[in-house]
Amino acid sequence: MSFPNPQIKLTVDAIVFGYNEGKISILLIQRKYDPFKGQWAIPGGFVLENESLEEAVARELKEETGVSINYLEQLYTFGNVDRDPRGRVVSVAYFGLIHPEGHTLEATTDAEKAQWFDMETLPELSFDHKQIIDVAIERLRGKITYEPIGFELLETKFPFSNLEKLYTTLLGRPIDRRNFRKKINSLNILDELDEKISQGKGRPASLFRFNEKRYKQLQKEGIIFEI
Amino acid sequence: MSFPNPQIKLTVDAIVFGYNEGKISILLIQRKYDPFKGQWAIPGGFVLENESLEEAVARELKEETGVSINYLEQLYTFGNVDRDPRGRVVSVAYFGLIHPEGHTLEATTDAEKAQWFDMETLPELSFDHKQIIDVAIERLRGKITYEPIGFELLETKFPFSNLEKLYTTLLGRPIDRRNFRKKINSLNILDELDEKISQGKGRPASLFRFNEKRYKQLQKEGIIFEI
DNA sequence: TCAAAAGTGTTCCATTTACACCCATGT
DNA sequence: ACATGGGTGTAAATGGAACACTTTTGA
Repeated sequence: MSFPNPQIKLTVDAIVFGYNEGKISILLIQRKYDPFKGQWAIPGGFVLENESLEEAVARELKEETGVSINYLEQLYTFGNVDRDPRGRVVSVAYFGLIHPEGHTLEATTDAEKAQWFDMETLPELSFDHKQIIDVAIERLRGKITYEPIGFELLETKFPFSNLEKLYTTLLGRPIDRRNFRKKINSLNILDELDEKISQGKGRPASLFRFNEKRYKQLQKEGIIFEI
Repeated sequence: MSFPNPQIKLTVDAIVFGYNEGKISILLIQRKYDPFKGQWAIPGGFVLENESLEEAVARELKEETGVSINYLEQLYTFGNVDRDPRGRVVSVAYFGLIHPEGHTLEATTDAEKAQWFDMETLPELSFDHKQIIDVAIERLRGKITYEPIGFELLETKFPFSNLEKLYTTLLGRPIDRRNFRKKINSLNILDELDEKISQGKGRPASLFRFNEKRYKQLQKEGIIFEI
């Protein structure tokens, strides 16, 4: 068989989740060019010949939104024949988690604008991006129950109640405060700081910091988190 | 941005696991053409412009080994810049499970030959196929603990002990016969037949059949298997 | 009659769940 | 002083793990 040259193009897309005040949001860009000019889409673009998929997706995300993420996890590859009106385009989707306050969105040359959207009220999306996001949400929901990824969505210092609220939001159900605390404490992945924060009324809360070293050690030992 | 034409090619690869007499095996082909002519490789090939990824992988598998599988699950997409000496080739890997007795391997035009290899003693492999297989094995091991996929690896009728042996093999550790039986029975996914089979010496064993309808129902209800 | 594989229940332990009151602060 | 959110322990129930003997056949 000879080396073929089918007109199949390869893109990467980055589904980036953020969390703020009890809401999960997704980072979208407004398309500057046709097709779907002016519509919202997942940041992403064509893979260059001399870069890996991971490099491509980080580059595109940075170019289109100004956001840098060191770790994006591969989600799924979408390859339906007619998913792009320009021709045959296969897209490798990645997903990542950040806390939006730590990242400023930048107007860029590649996209009209970049903006966070509440997961519950997304605008109409280009291509098959709605489907891609659905897959990403499913994965996020699945993941949070066996990996304490929630921390990537919070600021570096946070009161325990923020973690709890994040989990109730992601799981879509209430969780028992005492049991949740017991479980998290038993993992020793939180360091309690000597700082307190007062959130409006009520007793001030201790601040915690995620102990990444301890977390990586647990991962190595194959210890499984379960909510 | 214009529609680019980078010289990136797209392939699909099929990692197919089989199980026979206490051994997990993987289906490989011997390459007929350069690069890696004469070496063993995972079946796969270039995606055509008018077929989906799933169609492509099923077609390539059929062409190169004679094996038809209706369900192949997407595993991971491998896109390192230098994974193929011919140039930039990105591969979407899929994996599937069959019972080898139900499928005859066919000599084909695309491959020198197709053959099952014991998972423990694989030959030297082309490209980054060793890495791909490692990822597939990891996924298989993970999957078996929360989904009763084992059934796809067995014949349609089988004694309970075969299922048990399969699990001990995949998990790499002994499991308690009574507890295992209790768990499987509690799921009601096995139908006991009015047939018995005598395997050499010893008391003959009842034959079971996997109740696919019941299994799909459980999946829908979100019930999680756990070994 | 012996060797080999199939089949079967109970007890113990660990983990998870359910559940309610006091504490510290702002208004 | 009251409203608001933070913080804590114990008891019951559930599910998982450990464990050994009887049954049926072939040799």
